[in-house]
Amino acid sequence: MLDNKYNASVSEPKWQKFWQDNNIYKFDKNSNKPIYSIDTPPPTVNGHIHIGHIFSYSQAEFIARFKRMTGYNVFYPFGFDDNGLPTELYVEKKHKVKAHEIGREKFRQLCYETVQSLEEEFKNLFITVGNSADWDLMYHTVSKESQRTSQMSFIDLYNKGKSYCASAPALWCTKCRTSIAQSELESVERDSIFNYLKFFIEGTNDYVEIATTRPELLCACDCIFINPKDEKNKYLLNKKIRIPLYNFTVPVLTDDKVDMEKGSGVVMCCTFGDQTDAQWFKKYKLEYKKAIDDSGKMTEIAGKYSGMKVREARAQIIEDLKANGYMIKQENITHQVSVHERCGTEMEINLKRQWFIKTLENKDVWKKIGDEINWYPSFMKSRYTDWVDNLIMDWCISRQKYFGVPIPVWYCKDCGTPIIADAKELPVNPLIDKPKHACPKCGSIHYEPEIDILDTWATSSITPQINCKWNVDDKMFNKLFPMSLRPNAHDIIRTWDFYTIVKGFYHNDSRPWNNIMISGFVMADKGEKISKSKSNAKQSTFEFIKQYSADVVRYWTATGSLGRDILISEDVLKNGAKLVNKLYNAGKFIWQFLDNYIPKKTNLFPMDKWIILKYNKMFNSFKKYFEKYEIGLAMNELESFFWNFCDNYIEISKNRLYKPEIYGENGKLSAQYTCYTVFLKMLQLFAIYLPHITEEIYQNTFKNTQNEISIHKFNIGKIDVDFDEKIIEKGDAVVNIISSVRQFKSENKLSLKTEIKSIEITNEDVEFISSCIDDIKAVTSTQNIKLNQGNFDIKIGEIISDNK
RNA sequence: GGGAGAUUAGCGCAGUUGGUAGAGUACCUGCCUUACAAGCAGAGGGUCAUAGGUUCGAGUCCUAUAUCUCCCACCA
Repeated sequence: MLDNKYNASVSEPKWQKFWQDNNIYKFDKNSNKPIYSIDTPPPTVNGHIHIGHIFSYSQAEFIARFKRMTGYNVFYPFGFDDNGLPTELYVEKKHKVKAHEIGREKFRQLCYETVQSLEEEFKNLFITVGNSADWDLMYHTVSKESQRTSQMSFIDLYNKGKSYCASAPALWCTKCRTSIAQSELESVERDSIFNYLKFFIEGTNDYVEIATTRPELLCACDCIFINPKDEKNKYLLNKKIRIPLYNFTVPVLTDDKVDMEKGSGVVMCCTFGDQTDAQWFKKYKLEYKKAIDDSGKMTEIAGKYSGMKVREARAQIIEDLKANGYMIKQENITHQVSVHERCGTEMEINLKRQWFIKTLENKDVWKKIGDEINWYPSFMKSRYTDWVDNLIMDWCISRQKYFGVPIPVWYCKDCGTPIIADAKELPVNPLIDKPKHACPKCGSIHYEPEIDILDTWATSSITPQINCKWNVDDKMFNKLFPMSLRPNAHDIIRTWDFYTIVKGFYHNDSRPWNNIMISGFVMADKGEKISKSKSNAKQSTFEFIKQYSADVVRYWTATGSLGRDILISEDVLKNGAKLVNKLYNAGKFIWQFLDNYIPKKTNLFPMDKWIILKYNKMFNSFKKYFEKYEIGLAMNELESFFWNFCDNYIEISKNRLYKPEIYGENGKLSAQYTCYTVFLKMLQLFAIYLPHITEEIYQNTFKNTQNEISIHKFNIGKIDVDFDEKIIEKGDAVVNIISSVRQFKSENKLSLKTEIKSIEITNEDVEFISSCIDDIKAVTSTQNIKLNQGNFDIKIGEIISDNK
């Protein structure tokens, strides 16, 4: 029996422990069932889990439960992305230290410790919301195993010629002091000044006007570009241009990329002002003039500005340009600039030895694989293809940081050739370990270690390989790869999804997953994304759970449409609370009549057949929506069925349950069978969304007459029937009659239990109405019903009693 | 500038292949009905953003336009 009141704060932890203790969600290695595998996003360990995570993760979690309950052996690992820059930045902030100041080893140790306590907190929170991951399959991107696989990936790419080491222009963050990848950039609008400067033509008093927002880079100017079709400025070719204030001269070159309409149609090329400069640098093999050092200060070539920060130098040089008559005019503009997404620092370009993975040369392949994968919702695919189309740089994977997977490489001291670690000795730390062989090129045994580490995405992009045991357990790998589902929010399509596709192709010549499911964001308010930096999450997830229970929070996460952003809504949370309450009450009610009931088939009354068929119909659309990953729409179907079950079916059948002496023992048996069967089936569907309340009900009621240890062990499905679907329509007509009587009573301000002496019903199907005439009489409190054949009409007669 | 999504009741949303606009919530009116007042019944409320087009028929398909959101590019 069920207690009078449901107490979520007691029940939820109880069942969470029960599921753990009984391995309810465990992946079965030896099962013959089809496998459904989920490539769970490892949350970045750089702060606290907020409601946005819970939203996104729940969406995938519903799929895991649905698949588990439709006969799949679900492989659902959980992991943490605990290496790399985001974690370093978090640790620096939390402990108020700077990595380069306290030293590599001390800092790494601090990172390890910080990450461990945070992960414990993360894990507990996910357990608290009833996440059904198999916690035995836990992974960490900084673990020995992950490091090994990540370094193996690096070596495999090197051996296949898909990665290279080069001194090539790479994006550089002067605050984080590391290279970054194109995907780590973000555009923000910044105010700036367009400076129109005089560049004198050597040997004349004539000048050409060139506009720039970055006058501090004059010292790094290599040349001037004009468009080859530019008739107006053609005269500049073969002339030398003198650089203002610096007095050196540069040549004039032509390139198609120059926009004749922009500014004066003449551009200066510096190393490096922007990505176009970097492209020209490579294309025309220009000289590298390093004007900005790694920490964002001007170098000695800047002359008097040397040692100044970029912005400081810019302000100063503008003054000097004005004072020396070079400034023609200035324009205030706002423009989009690329900044590092982690810290907001304006991106620079730097030339250093870096490792790259080739992404530009296979754009067609990336798109083809994108086409092979089912995208849910489908429109999110364009985010991916747009990104691939717009790629302009290979993926730079080396980072000048500390806490992460070391690049398994040494360099020959004599000839500079990379000495790659052997696959057998992984994981290695080149700072500690020694190479097992001499330089492959010159045979020298003198080496120096690589001190850089790998981009965190270089490791998280192989979560399928890590989890499926690539090069560890071939049998397992072949069973699990490609994985069934990649779920993530839309912000990491260009990073995590794209890079995983790249790795899957290079390593395994395959797409990494068959389906991808993209969730939206939780907005604090319309148009405002929840973020840690703004700390605009109105309440923490923990507080929501405390106030409403985990089931209710889960309910809210299920109300969103796939791929669409959602607002935190107290209204929706309240709805969820009502639903949980109603479920419990409905369970309590029907179990008054099922206590000693042993389920057995019986001759069913017409309206009992009706609700069973309604259930089956609902189940069809429920399943259809789930197969399209539309969990919210599936829940709508279920929820409205449930309210209909309570408000109409229970009302119709309750008299038979209460009074078998009047309505017959068969009427009671039929209602018992129907309540038992439909409620149990419905409970199983609700278990996907509301795992705790459904378990609570199941354990205290159905468990005695069912074999499964938990509600979550059932296979969901339809109810077997041998009767005609037309009963749905006929039963709906009966509900319609009941509604008419309710309407009459409501309009006349009567209580619903007001007795009516007689009703005259005209209906096309007299036979069906007549077969459930007792139910209609009981639910409408009517003594006599007269039936006529014809178009629907209802006449309500004299009222017998009014309770007022 | 390129691309994607959205626009339906006061609000947040659903509307499958074109066939008379839907539930929830809020508001209003009632009802303590042998589960549930966190409940039940009922009522009102919408030129489906705008303008064209296709069609016997358009919320749905096509073409523009407007507004909002997001992604990407634009630093000369």
